[in-house]
Amino acid sequence: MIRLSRLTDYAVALLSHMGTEGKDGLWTAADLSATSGLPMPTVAKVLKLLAKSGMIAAQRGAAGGYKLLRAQSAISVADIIEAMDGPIAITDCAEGSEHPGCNIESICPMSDGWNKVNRAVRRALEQVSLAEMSVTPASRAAPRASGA
Amino acid sequence: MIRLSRLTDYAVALLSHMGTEGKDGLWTAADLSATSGLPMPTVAKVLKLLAKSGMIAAQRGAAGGYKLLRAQSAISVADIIEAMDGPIAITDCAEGSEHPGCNIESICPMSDGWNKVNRAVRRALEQVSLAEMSVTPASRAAPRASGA
DNA sequence: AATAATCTAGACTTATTCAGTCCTGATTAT
DNA sequence: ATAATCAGGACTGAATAAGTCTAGATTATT
Repeated sequence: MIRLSRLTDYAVALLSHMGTEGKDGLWTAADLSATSGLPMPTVAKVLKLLAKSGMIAAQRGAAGGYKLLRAQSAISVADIIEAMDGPIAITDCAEGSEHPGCNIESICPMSDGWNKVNRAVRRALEQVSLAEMSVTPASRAAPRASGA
Repeated sequence: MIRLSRLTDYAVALLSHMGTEGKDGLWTAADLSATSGLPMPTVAKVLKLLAKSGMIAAQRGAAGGYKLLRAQSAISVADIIEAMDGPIAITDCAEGSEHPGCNIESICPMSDGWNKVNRAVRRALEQVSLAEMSVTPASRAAPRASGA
């Protein structure tokens, strides 16, 4: 079942926390580990990837930390997934791939079709922002319009 | 990277073959193994799952086989994925799940957000039909409008 | 200048998941 | 009765991801 990596899940949680501005907007890996409850090494890994992709800025040295570079509404789920797991591709046989596992002649002709699917999924993912995913304590406590 | 299982890939290929009507519309697992080049046990596994989900009908006994129940245009990629891998859910923390791996308090509140994503992806997948993915030899040889 | 705190980079180990295979049983045409 | 075919499920091995750890680079503070 088409599933995204747990790292991506963590990334969303962490980025969400960073948006709360509790620390002047500057968070160390240790801060976020404590706040999120995730183990420190894991948090560090996620943060590194996020920084590498330019979504957050890293300040080295003592009194350093990470800070959000864009507004939560300007970060899409697709951005986060790509930062964590690389390009969004549902199949090996996708554009920009060497499709190394594709040794079955009769399947390869499908790739055009799968690219269509890949793009549809990507578009769906681009249209959900981090802001939409971050549920603030206030909104969570409030009554909801409909189930789920 | 959000990826679908290889079984699903096979399923699309197999269903595509079954649409060619070469065998009166009735195909044995052996037939399809030969036609597709996929190993027999694997083909059998895929076919079983497809039959279970009601997408194809199974005829038991000698001179039995499988046949397509719906038109290719009436089968969506979402249908096939669900038949192969179960419900389309990007994360563990999705509706209809026991979210067993979710032991981190601070992440669980995200589930509403992920469900939003799940639905977006599902909708995207529902809008691509098997017919659109099945590239006939003729259309493949024909010049294409634009790249990819 | 020395120290401590913090990020950077990458290797490594372990756990989880998936692909693929096989076996046994049920059904049905000849 | 026999042979062909699907049904169901267990099992093994390989691929992938998660998570951890160690060593190195950078920077504020003393």
